[in-house]
Amino acid sequence: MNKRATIGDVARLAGVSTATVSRAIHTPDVVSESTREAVQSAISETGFTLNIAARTLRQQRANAVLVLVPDIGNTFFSEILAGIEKVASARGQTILIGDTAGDRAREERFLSYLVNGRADGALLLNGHLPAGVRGAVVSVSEALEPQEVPHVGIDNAAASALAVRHLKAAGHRRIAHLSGPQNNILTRQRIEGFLAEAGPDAPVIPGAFTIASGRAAADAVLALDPRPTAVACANDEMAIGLIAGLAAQGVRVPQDISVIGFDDIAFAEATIPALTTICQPRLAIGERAMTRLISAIEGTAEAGAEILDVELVERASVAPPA
Amino acid sequence: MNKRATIGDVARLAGVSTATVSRAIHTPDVVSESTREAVQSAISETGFTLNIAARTLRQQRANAVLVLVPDIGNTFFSEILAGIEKVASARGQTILIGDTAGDRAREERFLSYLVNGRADGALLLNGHLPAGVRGAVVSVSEALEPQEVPHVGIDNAAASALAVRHLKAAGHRRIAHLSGPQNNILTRQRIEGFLAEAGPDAPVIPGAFTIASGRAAADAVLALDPRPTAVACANDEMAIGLIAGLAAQGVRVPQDISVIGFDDIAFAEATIPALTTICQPRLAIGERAMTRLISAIEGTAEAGAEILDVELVERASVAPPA
DNA sequence: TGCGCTCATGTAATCGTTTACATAAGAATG
DNA sequence: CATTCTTATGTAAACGATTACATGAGCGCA
Repeated sequence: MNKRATIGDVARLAGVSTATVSRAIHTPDVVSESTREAVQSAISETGFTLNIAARTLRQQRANAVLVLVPDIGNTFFSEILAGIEKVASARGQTILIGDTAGDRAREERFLSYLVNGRADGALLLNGHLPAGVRGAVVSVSEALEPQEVPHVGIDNAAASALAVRHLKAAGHRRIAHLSGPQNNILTRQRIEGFLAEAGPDAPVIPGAFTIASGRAAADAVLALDPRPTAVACANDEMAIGLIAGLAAQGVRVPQDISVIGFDDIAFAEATIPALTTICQPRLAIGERAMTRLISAIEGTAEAGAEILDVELVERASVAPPA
Repeated sequence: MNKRATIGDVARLAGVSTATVSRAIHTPDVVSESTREAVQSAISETGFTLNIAARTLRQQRANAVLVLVPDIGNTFFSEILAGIEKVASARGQTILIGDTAGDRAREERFLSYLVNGRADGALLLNGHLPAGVRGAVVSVSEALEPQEVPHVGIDNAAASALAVRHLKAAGHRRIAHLSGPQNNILTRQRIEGFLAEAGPDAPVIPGAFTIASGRAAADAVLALDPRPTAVACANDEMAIGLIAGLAAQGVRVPQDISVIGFDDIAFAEATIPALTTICQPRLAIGERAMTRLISAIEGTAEAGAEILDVELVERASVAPPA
């Protein structure tokens, strides 16, 4: 197994210098047609591929970005990732996915990519930015609280209020909110939007964005007095868990209680009943975020938040109250 | 914003050579205690971090591996990934996740990491290896067909047969199989195991491993004559889709038809009814796969397949026939 | 004392690119 | 014909680490 071909091998075969080979590859228009062809055939003959480490070292630029997600198995994030990848590959960027799994140590480990030169910038979907991170950064979906960092996402409060308005339009008056984990910015924003539309005294049940927490919340919902006729959940996983939990107690959705979700994950249309929910433009969010990150890396960044529109998708989990 | 500190800056500050700094970092026991401390404090004073590109270039080793998955949003893969990451971080390896999304061009693009030096080896979860891939490779979950490549996974035929045996034990005699996409090795192996246990003439309905294909298969199931009393699905997504599709036609699971899944994804316990299914040891699969890949990279590989045990998890989607 | 050994450290080559600068050959201009 | 301007290419210095080899100090032993 002979070693990998280097740019020097190509140069020798084509009878030119390594500089010319490099130019033939990256700026083909500055070399003459004949040498360009000679280099091309030498490349294919040797099977040459650029050594990325060497390029990165020389250019002081990795052409790679870190994408930090809290849970990669969550389809919500993977669809944003698809948008990110789309523009990344179009712009010659590699993406390095880091799944923090809610672990600060892992988060730090991935963020070290920024300083050790593995990545030129980072897309943060985890709602958290440790102090002292230098370099190009864009927060996605979950805004960073104190920091002034470019952001791409939706208006969570407005979307949450939209869900409540939908329930009110169906005739509901006693509406509860199943919220996310405390200290999470999405949780706070969605609670805020809920209370604004449902009234400041409407009940808020704590959850954790998980199926299990939704299931567990069934008891809390049924214990409410007066019992709500509808529940607006801060994400779909909890809505699905809640429906299962209610069913286990013989409470039917939507006949006895209506449920609305948030996010429109893939399973939302496959549950029984199919879940009415708020759909975020995930692909577009990913695309815009990556586009802005590249600008930030190239120093042409515009600061500020970019807010995209959501859509309410009606399925079968909401009905008029009994 | 001053530039990043290099090993030379550290050396100057500590009053030693760059070689000594490198040794103090990687082989601390060969430098004297005093210089080790001097280097340490110089490192923290300068905030020095190793430039990965430089190390990779010099060592001709990236200390990174590519993980090729067909769909990263599928929790089945993300849990295997967790196992992979666990041993990767313990062994100082970085993992680069590539989501092929079933696209051969993307697959090629990611596999080029092996030749351009970005990765030292690859874990293939996508069941496909283009010709001419050189280097350390381990196939995971989906065995590669013609190639002789180290493999870690389960015995799909045996697991499929296990599902059928469970249905038979519940009293079912007319059992159908909802299979995956054609030309997929998992599909073939699971069909094989199904037929071995259900009989060579038992009906096999084509699917595509997606929720939508499961839902669509409801018609085909109900059109079967005689109508089956149970359906063994080749994965959970299709099982969940099928249950939804049957419900839409007023057919109840498990009262009218029993359904069993395969994989035990997170949503399997949250569906109504909760899904009885086959659970693969995903974490262990990921751990073993990464361990073997590191061996392969270091040249101490043992070839051959490594088969782990599955477990049947009983929930509520299987009942005796009416 | 002189020899050889160990231990800690330094010197400098090396990995494979990119790119500033130099150069040489024509072409265009006066 | 001398001069300047293009155009295509070559030369060689980076980039920041690792590591084979050299060196020199200190020690033990005959």
